Amino acid sequence: MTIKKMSKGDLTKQRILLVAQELFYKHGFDSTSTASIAKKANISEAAMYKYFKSKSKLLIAAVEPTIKQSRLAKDYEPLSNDQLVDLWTADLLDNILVNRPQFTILFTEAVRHPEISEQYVEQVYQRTNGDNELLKRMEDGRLKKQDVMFFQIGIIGAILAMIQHLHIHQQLTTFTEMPMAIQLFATTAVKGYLLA
Amino acid sequence: MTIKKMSKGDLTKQRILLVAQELFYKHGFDSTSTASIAKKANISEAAMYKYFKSKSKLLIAAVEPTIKQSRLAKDYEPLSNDQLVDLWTADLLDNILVNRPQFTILFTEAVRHPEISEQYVEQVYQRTNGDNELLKRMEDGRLKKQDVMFFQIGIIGAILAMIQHLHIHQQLTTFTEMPMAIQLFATTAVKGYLLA
DNA sequence: GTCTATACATAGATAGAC
DNA sequence: GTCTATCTATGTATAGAC
Repeated sequence: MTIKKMSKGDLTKQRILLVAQELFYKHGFDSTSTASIAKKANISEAAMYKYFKSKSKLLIAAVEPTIKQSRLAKDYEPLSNDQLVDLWTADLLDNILVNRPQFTILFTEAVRHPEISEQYVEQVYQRTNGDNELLKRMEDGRLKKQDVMFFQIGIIGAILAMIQHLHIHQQLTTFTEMPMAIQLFATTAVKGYLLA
Repeated sequence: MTIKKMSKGDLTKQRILLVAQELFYKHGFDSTSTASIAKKANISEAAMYKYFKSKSKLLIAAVEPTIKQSRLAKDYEPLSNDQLVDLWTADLLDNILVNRPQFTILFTEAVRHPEISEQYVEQVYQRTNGDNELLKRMEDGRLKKQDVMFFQIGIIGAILAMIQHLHIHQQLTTFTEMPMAIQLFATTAVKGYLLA
């Protein structure tokens, strides 16, 4: 894995992007002014517009997923249904955790800003190996047929809502692991839906 | 049930409120201008401000739930666990369906507009008879103990996300019944969490 | 109760110098 | 690559007449 050396411009661009993502995530797209982004990124608005031609382009860039493919190598085939579902859930939770800002922005802005609904679809319908193994087993009858992708939307929505709830009630600002209660919700709900 | 005759002013106020709720629901609070509300309600902005002192007051009024207590009379005690959970789910879905605009606004704006987080809490933590019966059975061991209220947040979040998804993909604008797929999600997820 | 006109602030975006 | 200064539109909210 080689990391390309970044030019000064690249670094600045990335800095702007991270700030924008954070503010869109925290305050929403419409309530975030380009001025506030520029200020927090220590750059003038004019300079910022050299990097991103419009606020909308900034939004599009901010929902680009942080890819995490460490799970891609796994072999799901030999697993039992139960194990598969467990692992699938863990993967999903992991994915949500890593891309939480992006998911949150996508889910709250996609209806109002069609520019990103394409990203929304991509992000949601992108199939992992776990998804494929689930679908295969539904085909051959080892698992009952369900709409996995639609279901995933529900789970993601549930998790984002619960995270937000924790923020409102407990002044939580960040966490790097999924709270237990959320994991419990996800695993039991998933099992109820996919198994039994 | 007597319906009080409304004065002209009351009617106007209600008209403004309904328009505001619709626009907040569709476009979000921040993207909805007071001008657009006034225009759609066929009134001048100045007149509108006689009814609601600020845009924020309008938001607070717009998330007030449409109460639906037809279910309150029911007796949950004689039901089996299975029946209780089924009915509880049906009640919840019903509640979400009736108060969908309010829930949507609450869930998307509560973090950013603390004025309404009180409403959010009230709406979410208000216990129904079904909730109480569930909690009672968890106390006496007939059901396993779970965090019902937190779970409810998850379910509501899931349902709102799925509805939104249908809007994005199918140009849906309104519906008066929950789509089957959503009902299936809710019932199986709930059973997975509360039973078994 | 309703209007027109307007105040005042801030938004997104650009011009042009360094 | 970065800045200051500025344009233009729009936002929330109010004054005051009818």
